[in-house]
Amino acid sequence: MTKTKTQAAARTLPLNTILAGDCVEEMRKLPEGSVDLIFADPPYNLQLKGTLHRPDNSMVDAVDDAWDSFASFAAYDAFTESWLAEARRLLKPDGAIWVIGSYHNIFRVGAKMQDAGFWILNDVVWRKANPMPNFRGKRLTNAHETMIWAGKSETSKYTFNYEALKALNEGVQMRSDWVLPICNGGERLKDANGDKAHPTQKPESLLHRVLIGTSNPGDVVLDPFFGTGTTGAVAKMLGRDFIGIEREPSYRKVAEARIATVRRLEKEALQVSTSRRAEPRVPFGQLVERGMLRPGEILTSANGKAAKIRADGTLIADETRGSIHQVGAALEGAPSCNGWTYWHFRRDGKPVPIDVLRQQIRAEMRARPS
Amino acid sequence: MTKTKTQAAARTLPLNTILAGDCVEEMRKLPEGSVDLIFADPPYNLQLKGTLHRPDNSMVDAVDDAWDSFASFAAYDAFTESWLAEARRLLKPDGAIWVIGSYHNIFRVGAKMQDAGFWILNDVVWRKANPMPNFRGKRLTNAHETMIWAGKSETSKYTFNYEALKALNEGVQMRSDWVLPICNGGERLKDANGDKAHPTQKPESLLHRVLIGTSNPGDVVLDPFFGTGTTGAVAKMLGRDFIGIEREPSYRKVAEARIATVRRLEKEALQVSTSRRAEPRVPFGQLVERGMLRPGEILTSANGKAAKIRADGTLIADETRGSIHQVGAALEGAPSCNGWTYWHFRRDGKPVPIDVLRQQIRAEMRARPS
DNA sequence: AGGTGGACTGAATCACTGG
DNA sequence: GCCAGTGATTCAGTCCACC
Repeated sequence: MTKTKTQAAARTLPLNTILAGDCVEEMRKLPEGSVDLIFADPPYNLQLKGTLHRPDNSMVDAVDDAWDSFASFAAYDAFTESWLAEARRLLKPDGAIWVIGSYHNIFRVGAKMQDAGFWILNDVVWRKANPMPNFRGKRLTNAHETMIWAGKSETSKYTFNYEALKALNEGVQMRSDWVLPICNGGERLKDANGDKAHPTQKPESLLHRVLIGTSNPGDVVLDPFFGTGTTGAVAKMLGRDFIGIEREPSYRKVAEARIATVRRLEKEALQVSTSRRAEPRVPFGQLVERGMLRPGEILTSANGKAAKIRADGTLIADETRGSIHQVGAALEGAPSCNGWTYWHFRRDGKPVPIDVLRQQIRAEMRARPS
Repeated sequence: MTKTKTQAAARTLPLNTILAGDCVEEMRKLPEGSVDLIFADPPYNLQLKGTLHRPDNSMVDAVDDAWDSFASFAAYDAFTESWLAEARRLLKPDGAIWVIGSYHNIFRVGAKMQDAGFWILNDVVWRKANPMPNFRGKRLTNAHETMIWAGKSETSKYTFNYEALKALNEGVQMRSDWVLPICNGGERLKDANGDKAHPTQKPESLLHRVLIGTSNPGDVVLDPFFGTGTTGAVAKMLGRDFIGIEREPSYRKVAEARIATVRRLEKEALQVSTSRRAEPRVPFGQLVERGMLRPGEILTSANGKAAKIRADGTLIADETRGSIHQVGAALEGAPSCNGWTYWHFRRDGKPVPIDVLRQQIRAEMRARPS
């Protein structure tokens, strides 16, 4: 996939619209490698209605006259294979997918995802704060649903906004279990009769976390089982582009109206915390070249090790010489060492991490981008 | 299966012993329809690649045992099919099975269970109170494992002690997500060198809940992947009979010694490990995810400072960005600041502390406790 | 005895760039 | 594609040494 090809594909994408029709057929019309993220909430009733397609687009003759669980599972598997194959084709090489389901279907779907070449990154449990109780007292309260997050392939460089999710979780790493309330109250869409417009409307909080954590503003997000458009509504709010596919006219109608009322957030609200990894690289030698540190100067570590700076930006200590990282690692007998935080220089008689100097340079770069 | 036949089978069962050998071969020797409950903790097929270091450069002790290594998904599937088939043969018609796994294997196992005719009753999430963090910040903390609870068939009249589980849960219906600590401390078995005797020992609290909830005293409980015998230890304590199967002599030895020290409980029952009850932590980000506050909205302080909410639950004001506490502290030039009482949003034209919203969420949590 | 601080650990599919 | 170099990254809990 060349850049040109990708851009050409993007121009032809039906962004921010809801495609009417069967998701497999509609996905087949879209160009390969054009989507950043997919969120899929496939049906999981095993009494399947309508036609199902295998990956080769042949029809599956679903058995519904006699209850035959094997035939029913086979039909569901064929359906799963076919939509997963199209979904994977549409993803960019570094794209990723989320699929949500319950114990009725998620195991079959997860196995098919692995078979299709998706690389599972996490399974995430949506723990419902207010689930429906089990009235008959014959089982446990079914209080969660399972989401699978997977990269297109094992080598995909998927998007993961680690710091943003950490910020959402009070400064502690986000876990694989998410406690969020189900969708009810004013958020729950109603039809003209006042009945719920869709049986399994997902809460916007769930999509908020998914999109903040695993996509960036401007990304293309596809939802092949669009329903009443939670994915589209949250995507629009968060400055992502969406493509929805939905077969039922009544759902499409509700979704259109819903999304029309959503306002895109302004740019500033969309920016999220980023990790240091995304900052530009600054070679240590630049500190020497700029005169912030002088050749011959001594750097020290917190535990009393010392090394001398050489004119080419390498260090020398005892018998060891090399980069700030290499010398630090050697002195500590460690496999690796972040020299930026390990080494200190003296300012006003106190040891200061050399990382402070790197931060100075980065601040200058932000003020006067080269 | 007649009653006479069942009783005859029971007489020949190797109760409360550990069978040495491959689980499929050993199960073949046992009579069909003779077991009430199976708990299975099969290899997860983790597929780990290189070594992993913590940020402090210490090495993570990975599961690299030969028994967890499979050539391919197909090989793992074949293994799964074969042990599931024997397990199902051994179950009484009203018997049930528990299988535990992680995202690496549980989807494949669950699908094979359905294919074999097992009827899934619940999937249960073991939410680890103290999981290992994600050290590289590349994924979510893998903080849970999944258990599948299934009847031998759709018509099985499985055992479910509804009231006992409700009692274990402070009078509220037991849910499908269980918060329990991992097995460490004194419960974690060590070998002669002081190293862990088994890489994946399960906590007794987990088996306690499983056996209390889905078996009765006197039942026969089979564990085909016995390991160091957590199932046997808890079964003995709770007055169930167990059959263990384990291939590794070292694990069998540890398990024998362990179970020998267990005393059957008389009546002083049920010491379930309970997690500490503190006021639940509510991340500020959750107010944003739930739509109680919107990204882009302005928060104000009593003394006229202002900040804007970002989509990841951080604030931005002038040049400062960070958590509600960090930004508050920065604006005040203070070492710390309680953002919950410092920041206000507007409701009916009046400033209201955001802590009010946190109280709302906590009230909901109290009304529907975990 | 009681409290404190540091070391250690747990089923983990855990990086990316430039030459 | 491979290799070498840089440098980013952790939470809850237990245990032990030491005041």
